[in-house]
Amino acid sequence: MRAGQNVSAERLEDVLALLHAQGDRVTTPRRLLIESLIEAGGHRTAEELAAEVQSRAPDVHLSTIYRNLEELERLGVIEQVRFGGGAATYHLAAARHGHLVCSECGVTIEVPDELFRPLERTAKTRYGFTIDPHHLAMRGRCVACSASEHSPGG
Amino acid sequence: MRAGQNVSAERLEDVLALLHAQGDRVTTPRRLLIESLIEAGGHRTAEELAAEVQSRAPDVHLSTIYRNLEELERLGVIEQVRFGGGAATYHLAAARHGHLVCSECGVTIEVPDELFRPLERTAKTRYGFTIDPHHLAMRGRCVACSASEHSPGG
DNA sequence: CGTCATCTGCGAATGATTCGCAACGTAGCA
DNA sequence: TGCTACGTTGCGAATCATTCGCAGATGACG
Ligand SMILES: [Mn+2]
Ligand SMILES: [Mn+2]
Ligand SMILES: [Zn+2]
Ligand SMILES: [Zn+2]
Repeated sequence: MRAGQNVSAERLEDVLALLHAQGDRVTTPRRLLIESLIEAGGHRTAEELAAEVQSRAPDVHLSTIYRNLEELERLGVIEQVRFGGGAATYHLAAARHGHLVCSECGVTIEVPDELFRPLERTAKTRYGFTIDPHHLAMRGRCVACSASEHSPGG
Repeated sequence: MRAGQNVSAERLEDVLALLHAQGDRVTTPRRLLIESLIEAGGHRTAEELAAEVQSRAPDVHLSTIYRNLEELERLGVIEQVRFGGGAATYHLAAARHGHLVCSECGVTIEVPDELFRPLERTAKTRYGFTIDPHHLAMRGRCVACSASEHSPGG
């Protein structure tokens, strides 16, 4: 049981147990953050999670959110996902998936890891490189934006 | 001839012609930046490019570099590549390729686009999504870091 | 309860990028 | 060879996301 490999902690009690086992303390900000992540379902920025937590404990500071996100990621409970320019987003590692983000309209499509298998295999075979398809999104153009192609002269 | 689709401008004169055709002016900072990008070969941050340009024209400001990088990207002359956390990097669009970045040691492997073809095809078929495999790197673990796996107890 | 290391709130610092604006320089034309 | 128009630059301040330092608060365990 090594940190960063855990995929199955998706209930509050599981995560708290994991924290406890690490010698980490179960504090109010921490518990509220985990609850927010579990309830969230989708991607949330640190700022969004802070707002959620603060609706129940107004004094929790954004820097505390960042510190706890860092620790939860280290434990493998959550995953940080970068979509490109802006703020990083986070979600439960149990809900792992790949991401396609449209550079035009910003829409995000969540796709099963399975889509990345051929790429993962080739990268492994040719370069010995083990791809993690979760941490960054693939950019491109969604079907809608491909259709409305710059009002094609006509 | 639409902006953002140009792949072939790799000589200074080509790029200058492209600028001119757009009504953009050929200024000293701009020309020096393009020269730096051509000479660079690999990935460069705005800061690195600024240093290079400033070695010949000391007063060129970093914000001017950013503004010109933005314009050159818009014209499809260069491509912005984000590796994850830090500063964005840039290189000639003519030298397009994919990127594998080791989360452990930071090493970057440049790979042919061809590696992404299966992924591109599936994304297109299943989601109508056209992937651009250049703008973001794939994270993971390089062969060296996979070998030295956390000093495996024994 | 008491001890003590871990956490937290807070504000300041950092790093990357963007913005506002007045001065400047390029390109087209007289 | 100017003149003009407007794109561009230098500069500093602003913004956005994230990290740090520190003194005081709090959870764990006995
Ligand atoms: Mn996701
Ligand atoms: Mn590259
Ligand atoms: Zn779109
Ligand atoms: Zn490595």
